[in-house]
Amino acid sequence: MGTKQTPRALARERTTTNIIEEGRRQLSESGAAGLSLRSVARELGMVSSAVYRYVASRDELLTLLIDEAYNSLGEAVEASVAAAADHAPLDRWVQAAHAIRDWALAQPHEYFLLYGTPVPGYAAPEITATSGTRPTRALISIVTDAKASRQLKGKRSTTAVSNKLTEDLTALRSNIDDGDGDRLSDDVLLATLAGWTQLFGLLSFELSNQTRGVVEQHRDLFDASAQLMATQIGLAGLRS
Amino acid sequence: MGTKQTPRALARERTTTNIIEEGRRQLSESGAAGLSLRSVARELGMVSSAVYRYVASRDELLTLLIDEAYNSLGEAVEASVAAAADHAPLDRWVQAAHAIRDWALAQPHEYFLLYGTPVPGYAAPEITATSGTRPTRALISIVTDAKASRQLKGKRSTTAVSNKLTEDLTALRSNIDDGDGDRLSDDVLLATLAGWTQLFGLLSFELSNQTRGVVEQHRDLFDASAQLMATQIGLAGLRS
DNA sequence: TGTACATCAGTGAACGCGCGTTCACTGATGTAC
DNA sequence: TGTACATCAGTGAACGCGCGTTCACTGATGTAC
Repeated sequence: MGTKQTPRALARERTTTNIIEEGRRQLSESGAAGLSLRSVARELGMVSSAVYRYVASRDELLTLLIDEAYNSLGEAVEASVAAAADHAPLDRWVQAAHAIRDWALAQPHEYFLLYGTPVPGYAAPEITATSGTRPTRALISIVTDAKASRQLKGKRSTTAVSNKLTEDLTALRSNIDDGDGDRLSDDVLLATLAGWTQLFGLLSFELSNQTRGVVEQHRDLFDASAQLMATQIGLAGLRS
Repeated sequence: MGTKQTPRALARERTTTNIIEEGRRQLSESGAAGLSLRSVARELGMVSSAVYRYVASRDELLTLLIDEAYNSLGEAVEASVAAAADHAPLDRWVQAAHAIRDWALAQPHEYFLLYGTPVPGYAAPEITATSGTRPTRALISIVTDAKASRQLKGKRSTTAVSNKLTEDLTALRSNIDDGDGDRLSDDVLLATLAGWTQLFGLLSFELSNQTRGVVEQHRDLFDASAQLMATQIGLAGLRS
């Protein structure tokens, strides 16, 4: 594709892009609730029914935007992880955390579209299952990389893991592309999950102003808690 | 109030209660987006304009519901903390975490009203500032209690805390009612904040199905990560 | 290169829906003398 | 205890808004011979 595009096909591609762009613009401004096909059409100077030549329904547009947002965040995290490839694992984790935070601060509505209240009556289709795991996979790769390069400190187990949970962790482990087959222990996996959820938990609090009156220096707090969680995982770092 | 209530005043109280109850019912069913004064009126068999005798606007009703939800959750956590008063601090923490989770599972829409995507165009007024901190204060009291009863293990500091963040932590410390004036260290405060945000982060993921395909045993994972975070804070426990 | 037909983008009107909020009103309840 | 006036709950109609989606249509672009 690209060379023998007929004018009509070209126009179609352009319009489709415009619709998605405008949708993203409205999303950034007023959130998922404020997104409507009618207003997208209005802004593009076309009549509302015309949009239906490009998009089957409002939900489909939402799906496209969700997918795009996941990929955008995923790319940002992957880029951070790659750029810090020669840093200590702990630093890579902290930097990746900041990449996520920076992305979220730049487009809070997109963040909440992905990690906030589920949109009522909307069930994310399977398409988003792939892009949806990108940010998380990038985070986890830091841990597997650390393990592979022997920069993952062993931790004495402090928490009791139930049998059933062990099964979950085993399944999770087999989902992780861990290169050498040098697999992560239950403890490390658990700490990684905790670090992952802590990161998004704090970020959601910051963005929804839950920490109002409690914390002013969100960046510093974010940094410190990312370090804490990375240490808990066992990631080696120059800082510690 | 109570004894010489005139019939009219009584009726007014009843109707006000009904409106709030019906609002809560609709909230539980379809979320904040699905809450409308018109449908509340409809369900109560009155005309839509009549509701305005009791509630100034949709936003005011929302505020009432938010306040009620915070108090409901706050009471649940306080009750759990009180009921486990003679348990080890670590167990108290884990139980409080489960109290929060149980509450959230029972009324996910209320949970998201409090901790999900901010309602567009709605700014929570100051009233909710008090009730809004109840759940968190209850959690923190576990840590201060542990400190007071010398069941808080000292931890060697592993994370660098910036000067500015130290100021925040100092301010936070002075907001905490710590009985004996036996104050928490920066490290403990930081770990507590991490534990707090981890808890809500994981819970949000579970409720919005972000962990679909990754985890099945949410209760067990929640339990294990609460233990992990409690240990990180330094809470003593029989389990560890 | 030219014509005949098929495809497709975009139009404009309409359906049916629900919302928040205001306003002049009726009729019942409460209060002061 | 009884009457006169004030308060207040609830009515019904209306304003003005925006939404998703469908449908018969026009006119331009593309394709096959």
